[in-house]
Amino acid sequence: MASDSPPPSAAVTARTKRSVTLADVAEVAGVSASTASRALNGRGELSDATRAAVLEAAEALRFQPSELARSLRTRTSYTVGFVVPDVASPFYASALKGAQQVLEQAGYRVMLMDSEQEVAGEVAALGTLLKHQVDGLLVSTTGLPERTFDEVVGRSGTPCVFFDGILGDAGAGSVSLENEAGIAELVDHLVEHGHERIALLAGSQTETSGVERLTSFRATMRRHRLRVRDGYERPSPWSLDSGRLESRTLLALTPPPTAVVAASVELALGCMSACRERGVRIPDDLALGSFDDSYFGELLDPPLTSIAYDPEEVGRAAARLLVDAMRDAGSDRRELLVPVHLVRRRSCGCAPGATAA
Amino acid sequence: MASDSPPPSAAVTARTKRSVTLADVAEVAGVSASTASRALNGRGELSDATRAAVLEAAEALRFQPSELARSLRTRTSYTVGFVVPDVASPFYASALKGAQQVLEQAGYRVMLMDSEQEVAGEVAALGTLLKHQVDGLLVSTTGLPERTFDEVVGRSGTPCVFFDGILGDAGAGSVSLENEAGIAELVDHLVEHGHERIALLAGSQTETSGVERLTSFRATMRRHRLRVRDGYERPSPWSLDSGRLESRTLLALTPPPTAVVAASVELALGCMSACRERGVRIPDDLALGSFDDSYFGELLDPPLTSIAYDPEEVGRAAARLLVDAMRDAGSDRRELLVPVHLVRRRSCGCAPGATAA
DNA sequence: TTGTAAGCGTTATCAC
DNA sequence: GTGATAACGCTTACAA
Repeated sequence: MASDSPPPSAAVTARTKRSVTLADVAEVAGVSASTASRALNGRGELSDATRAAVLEAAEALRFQPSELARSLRTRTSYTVGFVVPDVASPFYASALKGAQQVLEQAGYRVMLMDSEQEVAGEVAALGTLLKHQVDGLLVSTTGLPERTFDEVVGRSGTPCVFFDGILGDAGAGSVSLENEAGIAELVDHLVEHGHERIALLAGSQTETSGVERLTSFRATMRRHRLRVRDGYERPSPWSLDSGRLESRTLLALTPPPTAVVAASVELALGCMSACRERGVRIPDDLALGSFDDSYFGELLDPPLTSIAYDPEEVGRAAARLLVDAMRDAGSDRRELLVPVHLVRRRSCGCAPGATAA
Repeated sequence: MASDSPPPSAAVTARTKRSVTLADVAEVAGVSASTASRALNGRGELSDATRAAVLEAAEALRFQPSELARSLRTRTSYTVGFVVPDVASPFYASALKGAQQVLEQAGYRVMLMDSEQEVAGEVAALGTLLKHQVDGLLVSTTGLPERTFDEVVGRSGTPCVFFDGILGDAGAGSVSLENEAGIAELVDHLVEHGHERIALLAGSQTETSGVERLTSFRATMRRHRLRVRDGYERPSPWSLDSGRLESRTLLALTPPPTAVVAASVELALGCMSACRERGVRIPDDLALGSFDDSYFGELLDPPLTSIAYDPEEVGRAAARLLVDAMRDAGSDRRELLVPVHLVRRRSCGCAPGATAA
């Protein structure tokens, strides 16, 4: 046998499965449970002596208060639920990180649920979260009907902040990207390059972000007095595969577009892939601009012109709104917009190195 | 003034949104709380009549049992803690998704913590999770010392499965990628292309994945009777920026390497970026191969040869191990390896279209 | 300043 | 079969 195995801890002898409770601390400190509680939480007035005794006992026993019991008693779990269509997607993962940061700081824990892009999944997720008595909800919805939302979480009174996938004016607030502005910038820029036959890979129309981007596309084209030709608007899921599929269709149109705006980076990559298959050169044969910038945008072939923003800020902003709402139920509803900006690279037709306006 | 303005929240609104409790259900059904509990949980024998009555009452009242109370009483929270260095990283986000899937299926919820790549963060996260009485832990560590781990979670007896960032033989099991095999394949392939001066962007050496990749690099070079020149091994953080930095150094060496193996895709992108700055052509002047495949690997300039695998499977496998451990504390420790394979593209020097062995 | 007692909403162990 | 009753571990009036 190992000669120097760790000494069977003399202090904590019994490998007590049962964790040490407040009562244990109280007993060791020679006070009542309530006093111990007060000492630990800094509530009420106690003599310095007893406070010290309790703290010492707690330390010695390595006391960890049960958040479960505490939550049950105080009716606050310091936990918030986070619901997204797909955690593995870079955007949601980043938003999650941002949210988690500010929530952590504010003393909240996050319980995560993935709706798998289905309304049923969302409903289930919200139900579960509510049963766990979360103090608040951060959700990006994939087309949850408003009355369903009201039915499921509305009556619970749990504050809910939406982000990216918004639900009308429901909940305690919302955070979106500047979808309109972003698409407008993209279209404007392609028009500057002289394009008139511009198409849109529109993304999912069950999500507000997709809807807003499509709407803005139409409005901006109209503003330029450009007509959107038949089949030039391609709604689809947000995936690279759909982007490729829709782009093939676009390229087969007569006349084909001379420029494409992709409502997301996945869609843009799909378009690039389709062009490669068909031998269509970007930007010479087809100009391309995309919503969502990525850290590899510069290294693509060609480098991708896109709308950049800070995805973590979306999560942070939403979390801040939620924390406010949880602390003060009366705080009024706020709608925030996270700013975006155009990053010019080669795919739109800009010359290499052209990054200034 | 608005006639139905929200009631002025008196500091903390007293109008308790008290949810319906088991007692309420019992009362409506005309039975005792214990009977109601049994009916709802399908435990014990009851008459069909009462069971129906309880179910109906619960339905009518839209009763949602408090998981908090249930957990407190049963000493099981059906919650597992998930700790990673960086949720926003594609790999961890995917692993999270995979884990979440199987945990959800098994009836568990996941509470998420981001250690921000710091040991202190990890310790804090584990502590918090334990206070919340999680039933299990899924963690990817950034160099947590084993004795710290034992101190923090060891004595709690909470089962813990490590993945990607492993901790010796601690915990109830572990899941890693085939790091050795992956790097070996990469080196073998570059050697096939005739390279001898091969360098490694080694990644972080505080994580087991980084360490294993470096070790395998050395072993494989030795197997080929190739020597690793001074300065050809570049440990660094896992970021694109570090990749660029280290690659600049590599390119400035005399003689410079003719091929680079990157231990992660971020590192590879950094290398591509550095090459672009310097006018070094890939693969003509420098061949490049990378651990981690990405969905955009094909669209890079040039397309990136890399080691592919299913990141979600890492999470799924780890979750399965954990579920087993939570159900059966006696189950013995298992170490799993998730398979990887080489995807040949242009960056290593393979001809366009060459994907077969 | 400190202790007693009453819960928070469940489930488990008894009796009946 | 079903119902009291006692926990689970904590907080908080209310007493003392």
